[in-house]
Amino acid sequence: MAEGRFSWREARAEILRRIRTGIWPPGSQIPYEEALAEEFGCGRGLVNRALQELAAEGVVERRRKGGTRVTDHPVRRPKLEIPILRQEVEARGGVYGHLLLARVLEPAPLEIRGRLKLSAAAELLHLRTLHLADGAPYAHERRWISPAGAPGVLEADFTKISANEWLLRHAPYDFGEMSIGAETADPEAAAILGASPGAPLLSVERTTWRKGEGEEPAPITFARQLHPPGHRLKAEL
Amino acid sequence: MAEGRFSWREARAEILRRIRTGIWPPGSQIPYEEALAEEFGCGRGLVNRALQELAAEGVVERRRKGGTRVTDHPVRRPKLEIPILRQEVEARGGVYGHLLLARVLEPAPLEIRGRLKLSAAAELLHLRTLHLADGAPYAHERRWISPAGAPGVLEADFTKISANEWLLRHAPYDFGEMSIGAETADPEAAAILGASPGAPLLSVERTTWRKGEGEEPAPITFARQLHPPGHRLKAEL
DNA sequence: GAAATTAATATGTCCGCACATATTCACCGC
DNA sequence: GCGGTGAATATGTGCGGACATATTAATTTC
Repeated sequence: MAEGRFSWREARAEILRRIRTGIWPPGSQIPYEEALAEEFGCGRGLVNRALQELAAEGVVERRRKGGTRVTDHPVRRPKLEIPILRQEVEARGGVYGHLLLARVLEPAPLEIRGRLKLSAAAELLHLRTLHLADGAPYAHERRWISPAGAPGVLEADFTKISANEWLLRHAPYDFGEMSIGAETADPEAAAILGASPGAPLLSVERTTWRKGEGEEPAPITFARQLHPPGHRLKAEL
Repeated sequence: MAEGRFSWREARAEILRRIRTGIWPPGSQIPYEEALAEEFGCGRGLVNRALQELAAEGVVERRRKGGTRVTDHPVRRPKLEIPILRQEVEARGGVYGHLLLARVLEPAPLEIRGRLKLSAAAELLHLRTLHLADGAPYAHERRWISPAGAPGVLEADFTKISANEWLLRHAPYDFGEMSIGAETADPEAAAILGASPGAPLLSVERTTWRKGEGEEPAPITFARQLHPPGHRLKAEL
């Protein structure tokens, strides 16, 4: 051992190493911040910072009085690289474009009400959009937007700006979830995407909410994007 | 304004709010740490911490001398919730199990050499595993492991411990990448997973490397997991 | 013995200061 | 002009101390 002056990054790396090599196995408790600080030859603040980062990543769990222990499955959670379509396209050097295929105000279908956790039936703005990369189909999107969660959405012109980007600017979300799966192309989606019916499509669903002032969260939007065959999402581990 | 004593979380939230509501539009420069600290009524350390987190999330970019500016696409990158199969199954209250279907030592196929960025042809351990949840097929995995990157792998008994968990303990990775897509079930995969041929399967590929001491990174493993129809990955936004 | 109170303790947060480091910008000599 | 040099400056990192907060353990009280 005999370390000399760890930086907080080095401290984090060393702690992670000890966890991954089994020196501190899953479920075990690890030394207190002060003890580690002394061993690493640095202040408690640095160890605290290192441990807090690892806790945020899900590698360790911390509780006041009771110390820090290794998670049952100490693995860092992968981060998806590009969550926004336009960015995704432009990162590949393509030209992004979008076509508004349909726009209707309609009562929320039962499935969508469930996704948005809407208690009462309400009118939602339903959009169908085709996203393009260099003019070629990139994703077919069906989106439902709650006018209550996104004030002004009924006046927006989604032929000019994509719903995604409009919402980003005018109805920022506080939290949300994303779900990824594989689906079969129905005839309509296949035609729009230029795929053969029955082809496997990557399906990406996003739901977002806004956490009001003290009230309970208000749903903003639910969107399902279908990508043509061959499309892959990337994440770093 | 007239704020009173921000915590660093509040500072981060306030900065994020200003970015998302367009007060600080994409590409623009935001005030210096000291100015913000004064406005928020807290020390520079807290503002620094808030901004560093936002920088890590990709919302802002920071450079010494030259300040902090909002990213072109200030969006937080989603984090996948459950990256490990056993954890995934057990989180749903299921019982995890696995079956080793095949184990051969063979020269690296060309495609796999590409994934692992292997320059020369080398013998890799090729495994085929069926992962089970409550006895039902949960994922079909094909994995290639480099004995050079994972010493001792040839002696491991993968009927007892899954390759995933063995690698986690004995050949920890430093970095890696993950790729998600949709594929059609070939007859073999369909039979193993109990799906009909041609059904859409979610495909999850992982590649990991270890960054040696000064040398260049050594590939550890490449794995492709195919999930039965209906399976979805979840992430939080 | 059970319940309530109190003490002990590990982490969470914060400040003020100091110095390191990278980058930019103005200045200078030619 | 032009290239090089050095000062200015914003962020990066770190210390040591202080107090807050949550949780556990010990102690007292009924």
